[in-house]
Amino acid sequence: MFYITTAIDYTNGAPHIGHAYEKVLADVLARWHRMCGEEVYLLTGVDQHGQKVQQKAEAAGVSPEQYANDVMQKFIALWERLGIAYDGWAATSDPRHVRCVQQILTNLKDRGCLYKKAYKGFYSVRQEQFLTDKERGEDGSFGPEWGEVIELEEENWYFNLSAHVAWLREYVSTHPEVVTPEFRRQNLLNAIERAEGVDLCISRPKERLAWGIPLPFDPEFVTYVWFDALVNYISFAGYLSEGDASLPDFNRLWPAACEVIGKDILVPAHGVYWLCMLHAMGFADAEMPRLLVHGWLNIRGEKMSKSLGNIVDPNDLCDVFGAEALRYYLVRDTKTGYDSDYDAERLKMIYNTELANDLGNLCNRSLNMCKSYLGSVVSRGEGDDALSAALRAHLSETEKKFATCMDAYNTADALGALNEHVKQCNAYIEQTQPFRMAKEEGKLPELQRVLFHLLESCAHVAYLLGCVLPEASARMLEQLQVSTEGLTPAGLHWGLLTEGQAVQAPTPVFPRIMSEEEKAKAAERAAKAAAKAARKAAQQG
RNA sequence: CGCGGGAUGGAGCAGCCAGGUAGCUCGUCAGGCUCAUAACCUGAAGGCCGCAGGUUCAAAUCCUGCUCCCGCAACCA
Repeated sequence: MFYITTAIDYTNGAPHIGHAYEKVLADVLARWHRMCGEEVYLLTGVDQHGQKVQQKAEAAGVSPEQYANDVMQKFIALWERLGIAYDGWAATSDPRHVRCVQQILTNLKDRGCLYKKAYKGFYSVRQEQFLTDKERGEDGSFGPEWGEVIELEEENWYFNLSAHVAWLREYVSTHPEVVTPEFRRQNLLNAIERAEGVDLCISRPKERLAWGIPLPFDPEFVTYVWFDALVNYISFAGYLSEGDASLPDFNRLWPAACEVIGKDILVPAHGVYWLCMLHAMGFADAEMPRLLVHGWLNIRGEKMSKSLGNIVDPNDLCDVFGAEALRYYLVRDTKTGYDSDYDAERLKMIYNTELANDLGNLCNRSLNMCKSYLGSVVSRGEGDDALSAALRAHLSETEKKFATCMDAYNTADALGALNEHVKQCNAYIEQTQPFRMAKEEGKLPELQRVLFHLLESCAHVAYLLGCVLPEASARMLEQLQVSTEGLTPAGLHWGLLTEGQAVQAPTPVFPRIMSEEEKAKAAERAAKAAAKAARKAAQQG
């Protein structure tokens, strides 16, 4: 079982390209493991509770439920559009989740992991939060942005986080697999050193925050973020569900093979709080989830932020380039774990070169030659030659590399390997020149062999590409008339196409995207080439 | 001394861990091809690998120091 989760998105605003990246990455990995024949469960969802949602709802004049659900629909619509094939939907206002959270809190309280304590400090009435020394200005006072600041004493419930930190340090130090990539684990180890001696506030008084899960043992309080949001990974996996048929069997899913999160919520939320929470609940070391930490998408070198007004809406990109082009770009141009730079020009460039010019054109020209020269009937032909043997060997290496990279979450290099093979195929056409064979006598077996190599390569590439571009992959395989049902990457073999089978006439799967300006430039170049050809012909004639 | 990431031909990146002719994509220029989505193939130009030292027969790569960008530390994937 490959249980993979994503962070659940906070429903206080519309999804942006960063949200999209994380879900696409998780979906691609999930599809890859499904292809490999593993049972996969992909969980994603939304975090609905909390003060921001409550405030936004008040401002909009609707209930928090209403507001959170409205925003949730935007996420659902986007995932639908991007082809995110999730198996479970984690919405934190779901009664099944609420019940699980309350059961966990009850258990922890019974085990003495929770306690109530008064905290006294400076409180901003306007911002509804306690202020620390960090909020103080140069002169030591709180700035006007905080409005009225009063001294307030407030009781809250705390989780004895500090009791688990020693275990956490030991666990993370001795289990390198807990966080990928490795340098993020180093971040976490650093953070753990600083985390000592502080417990975690897990509640808010109801008068301050009503939109949350009430503490079962103290109804004047609601759960504050951690024991609500983080618990989704187990509540929706069926933890403590006592046979609720609408939820999965927890024992089969847990522990999560891969929890995909952003670098900002590794420390302290997932790396410290979440692991310690699980430890407190009684989960053993072998039952800890593994975290895959991705970086951020910056926008042309700048951080994406509302204040800069450079937020990119994935829907706009789908409108212009299509959902699959966006999917390809996101996992092709991002080195998993690191930040990357979003640039619409690069999206277009990668789409046009790798998908339209290289792969799309390869399929198209191969199918077209098959149609024109062989009546769209595929045959292996006879004999063999060095170039063909080399192409087969290259394909075999490509498939191995693709699998190795995907297993290591390295989507960029996996796709790079496929593209490399496509380039090999295009070079193979130049070297073998099937279009010339078609005009010569007695070259039929050779021609068949070459076209078979090309179409077979297309089929293999299209199949593997299915985890990133499910629709385009299906369309290519349809044109090739190849069924991949029951096939796994490990079971890939030469001969997806069968002797004597027919293929369809080609239809471009990845139409080139060009602006008027680019079309004009290309026309100019074509005219230049034509003029040169004419000049040459004149010289010869 | 807060933590971390980065600085490589016009642009974006890989290489660094396990030193040894500096690689990829895009762009530019030239040539070739004509099956194809004004696509494809080949070749060329273009870099003192941020700066300064050190180790070494040999440093983009290891060590030391420095400069400059960026992110986190302050709910934003």
